[in-house]
Amino acid sequence: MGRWEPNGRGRLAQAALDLYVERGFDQTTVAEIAERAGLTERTFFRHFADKREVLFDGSSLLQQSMVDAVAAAPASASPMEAAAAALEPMGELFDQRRDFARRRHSVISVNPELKERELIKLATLTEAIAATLHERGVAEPAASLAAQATIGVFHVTFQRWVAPGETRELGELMRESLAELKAVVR
Amino acid sequence: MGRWEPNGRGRLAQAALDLYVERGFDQTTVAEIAERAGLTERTFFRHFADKREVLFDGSSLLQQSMVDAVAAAPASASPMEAAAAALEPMGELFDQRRDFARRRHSVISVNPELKERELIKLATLTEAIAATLHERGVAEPAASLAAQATIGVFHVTFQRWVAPGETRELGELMRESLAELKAVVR
DNA sequence: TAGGCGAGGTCAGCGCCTGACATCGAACCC
DNA sequence: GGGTTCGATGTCAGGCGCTGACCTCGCCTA
Repeated sequence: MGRWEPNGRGRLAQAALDLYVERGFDQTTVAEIAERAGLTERTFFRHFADKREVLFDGSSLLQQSMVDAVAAAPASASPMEAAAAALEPMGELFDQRRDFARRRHSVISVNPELKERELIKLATLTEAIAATLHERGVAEPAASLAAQATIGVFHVTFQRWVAPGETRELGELMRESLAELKAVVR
Repeated sequence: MGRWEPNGRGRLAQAALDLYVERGFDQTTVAEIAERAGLTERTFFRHFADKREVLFDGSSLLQQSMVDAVAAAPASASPMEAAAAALEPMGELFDQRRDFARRRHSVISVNPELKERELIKLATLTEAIAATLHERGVAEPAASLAAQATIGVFHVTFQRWVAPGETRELGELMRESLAELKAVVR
């Protein structure tokens, strides 16, 4: 058999990213995305909640991987150590897709609406980690604060990782930022 | 002269909040807001960028007050101390408007789109504080991390302050959360 | 082979938001 | 006073995002 044939959802996501990169998010209509994918506008909205969501398809996978890591941290770990365990699988998850991440980032970073969506994804991540810390017996507000600090590190570090010219791997950058945070907060 | 007559902008903001509380954000159309304010839909959009923005009219004032506080921190303050100075004027700014804040919060907290907008306001705040820290000679990533931690504390604490039953003042809660953060990170 | 089911198409319509142009009253200038 | 400018608002037309309701078609399975 030949090359893999992407399904409707995959074609839509691909077409959307391509068009957003080519001519900008605002200058792209959903009808155009659907047309390039060989489908109709209505079908786009059956797969994605809105025009922005198509750029955030991987977020549930990311969340699952973070939550699993926190849950799997040794029982002896402090709340902050457990939360920070979420950062360990990040290299695994992202290092192979750096150019995809960069294309995606180039679209999001110039559009306030897309930044909003990104931020709420990060907030959801934060809540998920806080909830996992609760299950480990961590009380409030320690759980929320540790989760917040962890996702703060993730966000800042991800930005550095997609920046042009940066070649270090994500895991290394994560460990570096985390050390910085500990040094700064006192 | 009689009671103060609110201008168009003020009437629109008031009508919007009232309607959002009465029947929910999604169930309110901009045309209805305008009608209650005695104006037209077009005029609403001349005053506010979109249907959500009307709930965030005070954000530039908040940002200014935080930035000023950071800039005014003593030169001897550490980066985190300087950033955390942004939290001190919060009681001044909010304690007199707690019921307004609660009404507003009751609308935002049940609507993802509105949470998105709130989050980007917080992110803008974070950047403004980081920039102010830069002017104080703080380098990256320390400035971003300190700003992030500070706004994280602000957000978590504000949520507690508007929670039903909470009677303590904002300043007190802020100091408490900040102490927690220091204890938790490390 | 009939029926279920999942992916997709078609159509109609609401509501958000914008550009272009018109109106009107207050302030300002001569 | 009369003209002028200017800011706030109204009117109109229209694009686009998004949704509900209903239909088609191919595939799987009892």
